[in-house]
Amino acid sequence: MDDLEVRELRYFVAVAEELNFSRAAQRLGMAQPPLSRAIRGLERRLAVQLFERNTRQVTLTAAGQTLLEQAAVALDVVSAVARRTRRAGASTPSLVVTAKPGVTTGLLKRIVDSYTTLPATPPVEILVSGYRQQADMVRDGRADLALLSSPYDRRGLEAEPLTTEPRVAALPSDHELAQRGALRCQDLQGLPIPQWPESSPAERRYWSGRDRSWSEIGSVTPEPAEPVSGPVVSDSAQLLEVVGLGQAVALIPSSVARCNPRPDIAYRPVSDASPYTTEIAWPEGSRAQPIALFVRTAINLTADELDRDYADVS
Amino acid sequence: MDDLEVRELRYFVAVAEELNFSRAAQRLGMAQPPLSRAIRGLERRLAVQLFERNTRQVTLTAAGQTLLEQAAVALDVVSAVARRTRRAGASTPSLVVTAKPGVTTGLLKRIVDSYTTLPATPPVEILVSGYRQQADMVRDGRADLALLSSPYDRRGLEAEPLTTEPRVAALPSDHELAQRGALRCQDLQGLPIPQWPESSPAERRYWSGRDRSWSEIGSVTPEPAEPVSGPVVSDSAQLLEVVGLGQAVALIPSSVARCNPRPDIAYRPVSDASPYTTEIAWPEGSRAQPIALFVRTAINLTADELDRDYADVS
DNA sequence: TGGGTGTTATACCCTGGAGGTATGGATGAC
DNA sequence: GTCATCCATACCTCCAGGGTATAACACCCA
Repeated sequence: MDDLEVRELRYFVAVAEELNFSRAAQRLGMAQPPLSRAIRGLERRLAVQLFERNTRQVTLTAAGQTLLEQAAVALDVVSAVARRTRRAGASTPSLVVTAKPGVTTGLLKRIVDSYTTLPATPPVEILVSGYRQQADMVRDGRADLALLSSPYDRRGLEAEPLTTEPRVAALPSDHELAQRGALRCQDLQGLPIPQWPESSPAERRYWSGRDRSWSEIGSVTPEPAEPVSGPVVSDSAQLLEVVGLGQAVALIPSSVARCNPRPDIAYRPVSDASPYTTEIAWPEGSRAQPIALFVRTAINLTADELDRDYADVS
Repeated sequence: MDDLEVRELRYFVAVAEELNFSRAAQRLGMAQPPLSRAIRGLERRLAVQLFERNTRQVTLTAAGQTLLEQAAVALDVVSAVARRTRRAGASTPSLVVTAKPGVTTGLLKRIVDSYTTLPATPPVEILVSGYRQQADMVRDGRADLALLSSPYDRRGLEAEPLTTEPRVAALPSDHELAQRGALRCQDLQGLPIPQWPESSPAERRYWSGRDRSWSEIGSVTPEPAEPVSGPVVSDSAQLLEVVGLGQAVALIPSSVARCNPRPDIAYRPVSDASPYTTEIAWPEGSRAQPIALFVRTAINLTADELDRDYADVS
């Protein structure tokens, strides 16, 4: 019927988070009575009770809880839309591509070079971003495209895989497992794994080799066998250093191993580890021509490598 | 800064689609001058020109095109939020699960049976939906969960795989390929393939066995080697009939083949066909407890089968 | 039990802005 | 040049969103 308004959603979220109309009003920079009225109007229009309230306490109903999580999504979408539009209308519109430093930068450079030779393409701005912020930057409209490696939070994004390579175990050379030719994920269980800052459970599972068939949403109980958490690292150089010192073992993409031969580290294939995949991601629903063209360029450029690596994996 | 309002987005979309303020105003049930003013206000607030307009014609700027596609996404999200909230606040809230008739119904029944025995679960409403409407129903808030098979439009959804099974070729028994033991996708090229109504390019590639490494967004040029389009079918019974009559060949999940032995059809493995996967999907960002519990139940119930089928495939 | 306090709801007012009408002014068709 | 079309401007109206004051209610504590 008649739509919700963004203002109403903002009001609702404030009240739902504070669970207190007065404080929420303060946070919104307005008086309490109009806020109460706005919420009442929202409830009447949705024909749904959002709060259970008496004069002493406010609680969310089931419908209110639904609206709270959903409104957050909607508000994020709307503000991302605004940012994208603003960027698209800038005096010198550019295509902003974000990637982490390291593995992807070489690949990214080749894609950009190939893209900019095409006719009528906007200038490309490369935004180097830290710890897996790539997805966030595309989600909230600061970037148009991201080169990132799975697993990552796919919400609000669409993506295509670009490159796939097997992962290998990086072990201290004097580690007992370094004696063996090939390993399985299970061999690594219980060993300390380097931790990335602010990593999600899904990421920890991936980097510890326990990511086959595990769900994010379903895990109401904490999953068993949390891996031993090793030292926190923030880039691959630091990671290798930690491994070399014997403080951890790690599952790393084979290209990183190839490019970093070290006497203190042994690399061993892990037959059942899920591969390392680099993807290109863009905002959900975006079919803008410069973005589509960049994606196509990236896919064309990596198609043959992808096939070759598929062969490696299987 | 200050957010966009839903009303403004609706106004903008109307004008952008009509490219005519008067007609757009008419469509919106309002007069033209306030609409012009609203758009001006929007442009000023975004500090972006959305339309190139003289008194005779209106055209979208690049920023306007961006906003048009993005606003459509945002409006869909907002109205889906409203519907979900309304449903969550219904007098007898139920969990609405949608699936297509056929393969999934047996699986769905087992999941529902297992779910309803759990304590404090809402009643489950099963919504049988037609041609791949499952994703749409979850996207727009009419359903909480969907059992569906990839490929499908993942926008606005999160999903987990449940079951995987290899696909086999269904051939008329007297077809020359039926003489051979095993096939490859390439053997099927050029043969007529049954078409589902309103199928997307990605779906057509999947069902014709050409879905490895092809992008939706990047295909600015029509992809080569469009498969010969066969008769239009709307369910698997019809599909088998068409194959039996020699009008087409099809790539179908092995379970369908197992359950439908027919003298007029030969089933042959296709070694490089991507597998048939059934997934469970829920609205992006939803972590509501009944939904999460259902997903977990589904995953637990299919975990062993999944593992077994993984072994089959590799 | 009665006052104090924090909190929401009600009553009432006020103002800004959304929307309407009338009309101007530009542009292309003929 | 004239006419039709369509966006912009000017000006008016009115209501909804917001403010202030205060009542009503629930809980705490003496």
